[in-house]
Amino acid sequence: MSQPDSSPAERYDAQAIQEKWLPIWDELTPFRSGQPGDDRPKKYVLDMFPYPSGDLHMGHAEAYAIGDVPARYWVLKGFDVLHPIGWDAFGLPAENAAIKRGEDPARWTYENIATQRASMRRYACSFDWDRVLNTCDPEYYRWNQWFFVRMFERGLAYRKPSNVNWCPNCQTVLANEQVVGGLCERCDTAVTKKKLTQWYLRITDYADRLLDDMEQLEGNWPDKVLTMQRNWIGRSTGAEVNFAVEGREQPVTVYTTRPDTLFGATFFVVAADSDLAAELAAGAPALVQRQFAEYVEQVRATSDIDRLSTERPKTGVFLQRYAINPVNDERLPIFAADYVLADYGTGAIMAVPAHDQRDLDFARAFDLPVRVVVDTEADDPAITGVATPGDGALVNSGPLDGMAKADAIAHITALLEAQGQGAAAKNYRLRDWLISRQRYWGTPIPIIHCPSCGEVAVPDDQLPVTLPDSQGLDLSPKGTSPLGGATHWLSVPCPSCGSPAQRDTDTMDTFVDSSWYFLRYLSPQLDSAPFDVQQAQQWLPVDQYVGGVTHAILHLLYARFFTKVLHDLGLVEVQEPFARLLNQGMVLMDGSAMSKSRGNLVRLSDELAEHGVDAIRLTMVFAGPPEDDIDWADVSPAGSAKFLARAWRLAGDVTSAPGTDPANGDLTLRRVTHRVIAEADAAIASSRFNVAIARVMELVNAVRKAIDTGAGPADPAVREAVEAVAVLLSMVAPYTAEDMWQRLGHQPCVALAGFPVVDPALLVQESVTCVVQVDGKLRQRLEVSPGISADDLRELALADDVVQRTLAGRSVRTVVVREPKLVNIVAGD
RNA sequence: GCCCGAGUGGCGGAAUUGGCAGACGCAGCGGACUUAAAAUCCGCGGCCGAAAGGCGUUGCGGGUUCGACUCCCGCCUCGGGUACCA
Repeated sequence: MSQPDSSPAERYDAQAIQEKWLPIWDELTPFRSGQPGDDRPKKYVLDMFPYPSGDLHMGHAEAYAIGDVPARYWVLKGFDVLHPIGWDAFGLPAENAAIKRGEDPARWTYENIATQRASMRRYACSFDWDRVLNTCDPEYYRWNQWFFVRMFERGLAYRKPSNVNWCPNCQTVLANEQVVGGLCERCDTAVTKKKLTQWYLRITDYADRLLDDMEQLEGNWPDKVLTMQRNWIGRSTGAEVNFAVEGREQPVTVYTTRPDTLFGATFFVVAADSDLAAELAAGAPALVQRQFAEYVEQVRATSDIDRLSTERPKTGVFLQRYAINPVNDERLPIFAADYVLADYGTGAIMAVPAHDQRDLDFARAFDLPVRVVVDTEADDPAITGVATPGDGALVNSGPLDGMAKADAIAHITALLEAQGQGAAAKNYRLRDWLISRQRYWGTPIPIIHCPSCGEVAVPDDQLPVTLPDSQGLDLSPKGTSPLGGATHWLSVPCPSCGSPAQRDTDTMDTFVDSSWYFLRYLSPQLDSAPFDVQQAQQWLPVDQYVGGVTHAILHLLYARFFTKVLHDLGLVEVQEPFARLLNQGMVLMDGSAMSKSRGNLVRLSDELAEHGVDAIRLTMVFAGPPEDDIDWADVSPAGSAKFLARAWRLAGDVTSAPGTDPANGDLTLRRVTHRVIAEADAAIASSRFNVAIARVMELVNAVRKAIDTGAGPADPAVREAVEAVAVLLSMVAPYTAEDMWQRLGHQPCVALAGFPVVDPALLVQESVTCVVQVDGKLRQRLEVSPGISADDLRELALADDVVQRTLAGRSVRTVVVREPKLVNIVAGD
């Protein structure tokens, strides 16, 4: 209506505002944290750091827009907020890209970092730019090596030969966690097995703590992530049982979670690819030896993907050897089969086909007996082909007969223990963390191999072991580390005896880098230690961690493990690094993940150029709950820009002076303002950022109305409301908010203006709408005083015309009164 | 197969402890302003009805309750995780 003349200068110009404020903020550095003398209480808000593969993309834009809300929120609430950023800069993609372009991986990486860094600054998150780190800097990875040596000294880092996951494309080994559905996590190539001697970190020593400490995270981490970690660690309890084997001196131990079914064992299986299988086969007749050799060959040739296929028929070879069941001295035929895994438990099992589906499938394939020992009241598995794993009374089980599962387990375990034939035992799915990589662009493993001293750690004062220049090295994947070609770098005297020795040529898994980066941020320049222990005490744990759910197992499990190791080393007090975790969703386009090959790629730089930084950030945060995916086809950055312009214009309409006391302002508007502040506050505190924005939009609508058709632009309540809009908006749209703040007559920075304080008196409504239901159906609304008594409200409702008409003479059976908001009248006949 | 999670208008989504379903926004429609358009501002938005009013409604079927998007039981659909872990 009464729009003021909009001269060109009065038009909202997102790009101009960005250019105007960025240099000013660079100068004012409002987000420096941990300055000496700063006695604000501390908060640590952490975003997962980016991998520098090209420029920032839509996914980054979402993640960092979301992470910035709690960071800026706590600043407004008066906290000294540590909100750092850095680059996860080592790794295969950088190296592969470098090989493709014939470039130095270091140069390629640092150029990408420079690009991302510039984009990140324009994106205007509240980062403390004094704390930036790159994991590929020697000043950083030196401490990876330092930690490795500490673990090596304690036996937590060790080398062992094993059948490892091998990616034929990346030409390197992979940790279990990096094999996804039989495919390489990075390049989707089918993973094969290879026998290699590799470095491991003994994460299995921490399995119980990693599992049990999750209790502390309950409610503060997404349930989904906790469940995934629990499943991954996969603790099970049961017993180990020793079986004598005919013609073998030592008994063979099996692990079972069902020792109660011991009397139901009818055969025995060893993993085909285990040493034990080879040994047992060697003692078998020649024909069996040939069959076995053929079978193992066939198993080896089966790819992991084929092994994963469901309903694969059971295969195996009878070794013509026998194990003796310790509880009843029965002779059990021993088979080699691939459904038993060499590296879980002991690689050998007792097979109880009646009560285990896999054993039953095998028994039916090989025509082996099935003996029921638990009466579950289900049909006979031998006939149905369906094993009965449930509970029930034990039968055919000698001393266990009549007992239920739990009793029988306790009983038989004690019995075996007494006879020295077994013991209670736990097992884990989790394996030790394989960290060797046969690639160039990573942290060199700080070990020197000496012919006489063996594995010798590089002394601390010789760290870091820096990467040799990539010039002249063959970086192409060939199955052994490129570092082996750096002859000058390779040969060193043994630190222990001085004789000629060689460096280890492998580099570390890059997940080592990200396992402790949140600690390095605390003192990124420190060169006498990985981090300042005092600082760690002040800042840890991270109050809010924000990142994608893709890291639910890998990164988060490793970082938790590192934290516990550092705790044991006396370096950190906490046992858990991340107190709260928020998993933001992904940005999709037309229902699927964006990719070049799909042709549905939306370029962040295009979106920013068209709509401005603030509009993109607002769109990301307003689209829905932060953990949900955003389909870019469903949202409207243009709508966001429109809203920002509308909010921005309000600032130009305010005619009262800065500092005007709002006390005498329009009461209706003031009530809206204070309700919005309170509700936005609560919404942000519970990570419902989209709701907080909806409230601010309500306030903007209310102020617009007040200016145009109500209190008018000079009313103090209008200023109060628009200032609240500016401050609240600064959490998602910092440029617009800062410009509004200036137009309102204030000095920068709005980010430090403080969270608007709610006047509780203004939250109390002078009247509330009471809904009156008859038989649960809404029939009338009454305006009543908030303090109305139950009796008064009942009378008022019953006396109402509409209510009486609806009752139409029927009797009133009950009246439920929830003063002051609801009355429900239940009618009789 | 097993383990989680989710189903609300044309769309994204909202709804303290069970208490006005659909906040806020997008798209749409109508109006004001304008010579006109853009921009802006206002309004509408499940169905029937001119209106008053009435009826319906949170994936489906049951249950608990004065009252259920919310709690319980049984299904259906979709999404995610996992994959012979003895």
